[in-house]
Amino acid sequence: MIHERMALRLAKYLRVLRKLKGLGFAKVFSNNLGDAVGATSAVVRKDLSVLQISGNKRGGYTIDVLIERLVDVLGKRDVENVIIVGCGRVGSALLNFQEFGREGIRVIAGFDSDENRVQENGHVPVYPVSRMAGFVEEHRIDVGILAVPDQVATAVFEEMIGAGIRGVLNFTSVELKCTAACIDQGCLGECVVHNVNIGLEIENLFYLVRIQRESSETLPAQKTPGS
Amino acid sequence: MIHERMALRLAKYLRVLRKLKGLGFAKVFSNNLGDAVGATSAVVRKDLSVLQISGNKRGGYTIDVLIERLVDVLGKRDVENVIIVGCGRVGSALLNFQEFGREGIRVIAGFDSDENRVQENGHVPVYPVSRMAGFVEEHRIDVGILAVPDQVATAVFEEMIGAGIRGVLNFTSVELKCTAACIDQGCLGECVVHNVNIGLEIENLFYLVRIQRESSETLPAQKTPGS
DNA sequence: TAGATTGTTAATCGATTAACAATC
DNA sequence: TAGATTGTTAATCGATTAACAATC
Repeated sequence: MIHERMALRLAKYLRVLRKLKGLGFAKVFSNNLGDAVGATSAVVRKDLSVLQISGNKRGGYTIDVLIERLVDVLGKRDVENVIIVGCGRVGSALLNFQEFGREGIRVIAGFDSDENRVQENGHVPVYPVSRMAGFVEEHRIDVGILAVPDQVATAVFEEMIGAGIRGVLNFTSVELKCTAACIDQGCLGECVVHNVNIGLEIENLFYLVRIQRESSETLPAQKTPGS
Repeated sequence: MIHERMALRLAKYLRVLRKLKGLGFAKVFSNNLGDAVGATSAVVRKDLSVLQISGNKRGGYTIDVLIERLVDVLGKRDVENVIIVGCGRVGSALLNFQEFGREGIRVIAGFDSDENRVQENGHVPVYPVSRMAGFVEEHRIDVGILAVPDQVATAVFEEMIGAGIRGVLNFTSVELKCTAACIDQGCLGECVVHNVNIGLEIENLFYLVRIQRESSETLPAQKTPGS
């Protein structure tokens, strides 16, 4: 019923709605909400109708009602704990990522195999990676960020899944999936991996800019007459 | 003909193929390539046939042929220059991002409004943001990374577009698009913005893990009989 | 030959868009 | 009332998947 792209939009709606509420607004139109998240008003209305939220034909939607329902549907907790595995440049930047706090995400620990990076008394403690599995089990961590070198990505990933993590944000450029090793350890393939690959995004932007340039050279200066 | 998701896959193929070549391989099957990028073999063959690359019915595809054609199709340069606008935590982490170098991406400058962050003699120089437009024009920069605070995101974005940038990797949580201000400055709406929102990705992972947990509780322990 | 792999076409699936009726 | 907005259905669009013929 709720597919993945839709779930992403719902999370965006929730963020915007909380801001609007903070500014004192009480009502919102599908129009506004769409603009704020980069969707059309039709998509917004469709999404909301799937959630069985209805608005007023003239007055739009009540922000409080939307927020309440979205929190419920998304199962949003007040605080969501994550760990970071691999505290090199990328990992340690994320350790101190301000935005997380604002969105209710708390990094409760980092892990690294290099003892020079271990720092158990920091604002966010960094432990030896050998203690990761125990920590995950003890604190029942569901989601982790993987930011280790590519060479060890698969091994560390399997360790995370083995310890009970079921959602991984993957900053390596290795394609991860639940293998036999994971399944042996009790994960029946039901884990989620999302990839963040900034280099790839940049390459893709160069490509898209290039083809856009080329196509606008071919059919030049199209202006709608009369607008 | 080449849609966006496909273009992303093509860039992934290229990366994998270069690695394989580096390891001494000469041939590859659609099967292998698919595994390495998280796609099915059918998708790989479809993609390659769109590019009019053909393989041998039994022996797979020739890596050199694939690389050459992909470099051509993607218009991949040896070095692609980008700038980073906003050198706070996120921006400065990216200033030193190792992976960029490996993929032929070079950060040639950073810009910031805080003079404490300006550092014109660094490994990668950081200039006052007031010099950004001139720099972009002079060096004909096509792609930039936007990592400023949300409050100024739209204004800085418009400045980037005005200066001639046509592809933006957006690390703010503001929805950016070419507005009248951009179009006035010569961009006919033909700019590309990609968003990277790590907080949103994490939230989404929590949601996906939760619904997967719930659904596996409802229909318990499904094992294919006989496997 | 038998087996494996490519390559293409048609079928399916899923999401967005368009259109418009309902109604505040 | 007129105008604006919601809400739903059908049409469209686009990508993936399935199936299978071709052939090395």
